[in-house]
This record gives sequence, C-alpha cells and structure tokens, in this order.
Amino acid sequence: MNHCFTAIVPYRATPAIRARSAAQRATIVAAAIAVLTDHGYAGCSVAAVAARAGVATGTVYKHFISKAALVAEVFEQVVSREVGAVAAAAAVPGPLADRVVAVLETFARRALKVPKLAYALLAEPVDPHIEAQRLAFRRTFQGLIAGPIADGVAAGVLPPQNPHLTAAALVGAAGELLVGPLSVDDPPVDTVPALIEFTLRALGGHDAAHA
Amino acid sequence: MNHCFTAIVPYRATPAIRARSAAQRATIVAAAIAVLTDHGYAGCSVAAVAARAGVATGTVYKHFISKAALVAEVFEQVVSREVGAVAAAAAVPGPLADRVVAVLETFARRALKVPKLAYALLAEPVDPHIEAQRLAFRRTFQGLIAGPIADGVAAGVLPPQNPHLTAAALVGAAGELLVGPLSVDDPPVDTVPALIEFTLRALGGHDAAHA
DNA sequence: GTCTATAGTTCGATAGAC
DNA sequence: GTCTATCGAACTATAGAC
Repeated sequence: MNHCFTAIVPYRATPAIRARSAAQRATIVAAAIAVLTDHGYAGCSVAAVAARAGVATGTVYKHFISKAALVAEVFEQVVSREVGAVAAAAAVPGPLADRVVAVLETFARRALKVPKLAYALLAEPVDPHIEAQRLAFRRTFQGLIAGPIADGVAAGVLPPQNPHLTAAALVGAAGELLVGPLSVDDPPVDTVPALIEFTLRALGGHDAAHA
Repeated sequence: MNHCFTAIVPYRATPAIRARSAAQRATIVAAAIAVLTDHGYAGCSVAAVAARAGVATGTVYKHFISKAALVAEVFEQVVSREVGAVAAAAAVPGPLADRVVAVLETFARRALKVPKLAYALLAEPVDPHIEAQRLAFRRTFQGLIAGPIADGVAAGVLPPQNPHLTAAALVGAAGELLVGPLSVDDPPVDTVPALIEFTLRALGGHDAAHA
C-alpha cells in the first residue's frame, strides 16, 4: 500500500480558510486606502501598507502579484465609491443645471476632505497602467453629467451645445481646478464656490437655472 | 625621460567631433519627435527612433542615459515650442476675453493638427517622471491665461472671479475636451468651436466681449 | 501558470578619426 | 598607432496570450 496517495491529495482550502484569506485581502486593500489617504501615492510603499494591515510585507504578495495590481484594485474601489456618491447627487430632482452643479460640487467637496487621496487619484504621477484607469474614471464621470446637460439643452433651459463635449470640459475643469488646492496643506475655502460659479457660467444656465 | 606623458594625454574631443556629436544628438531628438508625431508614445521605441535617425540603437545610449531621458528632452522641446506659439497668440491686442480665447484656440488647433503627438503630451499613459512634466506644462499654460483674465476682471469686462482658478479650470477643460477627438482618426470639426463657446461662456464675457 | 513576443539595455567587435 | 564612436546582435525582463 502506498501512502503517497494521501500525500498527493491536493490541498483543498476549507471555507473557513478561504474566508480568512478573503478577509486578509480586504484588510490589505483597506490599509492601502488608508495609507493613500494619509500620505499619498508617494508614501504608499508595500512595506507601509503591510505594516498598516498588520501583516508581513511578503503576505501582500500572496494576494497581489505586484504592487501595481494592489494599487489597481485600490483605485477601482475608491473610484466606485466616488462614482456612487456622485451618481446619488445627480439623482436628486431639481433644475437640470443644478444637477450638473450637484455632481461637480459633491465631487469637489469629497475630494477636499481627503486631499492626499484625491490628488493621488487625479494628478499624482503614477504608473502607466494606473494612468489608464484615470482615463476610464474620467469617462465615467463625463457620462454622469452629459445626460442632464443633454436634457437641459433639449428642454431649452441651456443654450445649444454638444453635451458630451461640455461634459468633458467640465470634468477636466473640475479636476484641474482641484489639483492646486489639493497640493497645499490648507485648501482655500473659495475653491468649491469658484467651481460652482464656473460651472454655471460654462453651462450658460445661470439665468436659466433661476427660471 | 618617460614618454608615458604623451601616452596619457587624455583624449580631447576636437570642436569638429563635438559639433558632430551635438548634431547627432539633435537628429535623434528630431527623429523621436517625428516618431511620436506619427505613432504616438506607444510606437516610440528606441529601435524605431534610432532607425528614423539613421543610427544604431546603441548610439542612442551614447547621448541619453535611458529612454526616459530621451523622452524627457523630447517633451521639453515640444512643450517649449507650443508654449511659444501660444504665448504669441496671447500677445495680440484686442478684448481681453478674446486673448484668452486665442490662447486656447491656438492650443487646440495646433493639437488637432498633430493628434498623436498631442495625445501623447496630454493624456497617453507615460512614466511617472514624464507625468511630472505634464503638471509643469499645465501650470505654464495657466500662467499665460491668468494674466488676461485678471486684467479683464480689473477692467470690469469680466465678472468677479479668481483668475488663477478660472485659468486652471480652462486649461483642464481644454485638455480634457481634446482627449476624445485626439483619440479618433478623424477629429470632429466642431471641437474647436465648442471649446471657444465653452470658454466664452465660462469667462462670463460673451456679452462683455462684444461691448 | 507557462510560454512567447516584444522592448529596453548592454557589450564586444569593427572601422575610422586624431 | 592608439583610441573612440558606432554598430547591431545578444541579453534580460516584463507583459500579454493561450
């Protein structure tokens, strides 16, 4: 009788083990978000993330093939969260121009609360692969505000314009406008009002919104 | 007497050699710009640049320590050229709002003429070091249009606004608005008019400009 | 998970300049 | 004659496909 048989029975993770592994993975991602929030991408070393998660550095690589893979998942989660928050703001009833403003205001206010994180997501130099995620992120945001703009144009409360182009311009404007304030320790208080004014003027709906 | 002295006289490049080397370096940079213009950053391999310059790949590394160093110089040259062109557009006399429009229109028209190159400079995922150059590039552009905006506000032809924030928003808007059109083969013809309309509305100077 | 393809980098040989 | 610039093939690492 050969007991190799038992030896070669492949390792099968029990549900408990699998759950533990998933929990550890989630802990690591959460730790990475925390580090990113506190110290930005520059301070987001694998060692720092591991320490924050209470695991060894090598453990991170049991769950992610590389730092880039970890960061990619972090970006995805954070972006999903932000998109959700912003989409909720877009769903409130009210004048169409105000919905667009609500989206951008929500986006900006949330960004200014976690400046390091927002800067990492918006502008901080990162690896090309993550850079590609940014492009997708922006496109998603554009989609969220192109709808209300198109409705506003159709309803005649906004002047004729290509909704997708205006949406792209507004997303770019919001991002770039935030980059400066996000880089300093004390973001100036007039950033959000400035963005709102800019948006209302750019939509051409300042008067229309009051109609 | 020891004739080692003559032997250890170090090699000193003659002016002719130095000029030749500088010319070759310039040739390589020009070739890199050409490749970037034709095929974007994705097609900008060292081998492709060397072939275009008519030199061997190894020769590139005699002038640049790495591909990143080459690309950094390429970016710097191209950006200088664009900044110069745009600064000239900003210098023409006329209503202040129109100067801002002229800057953005010049920027956009030039970009649309060399879409691959412009996309590489504006949005294509590149290495972090080059990414940092982009941030500086944008800040330079902001400076170019913040002046006329401030003048316009001071003169009362533009509504009250923080010129630097509006400038940042407009730069971001122009960049983001161009990303889409630059990615497709045939950029839509309405991109530049849309940018101009957007800019005039955002400045709040549509009426003021006609005054 | 392995394999292939591609791209950045390096290095020894050669040819030509001083 | 010595020394160096140039070449281009080889190496290595990484990314994407099966």
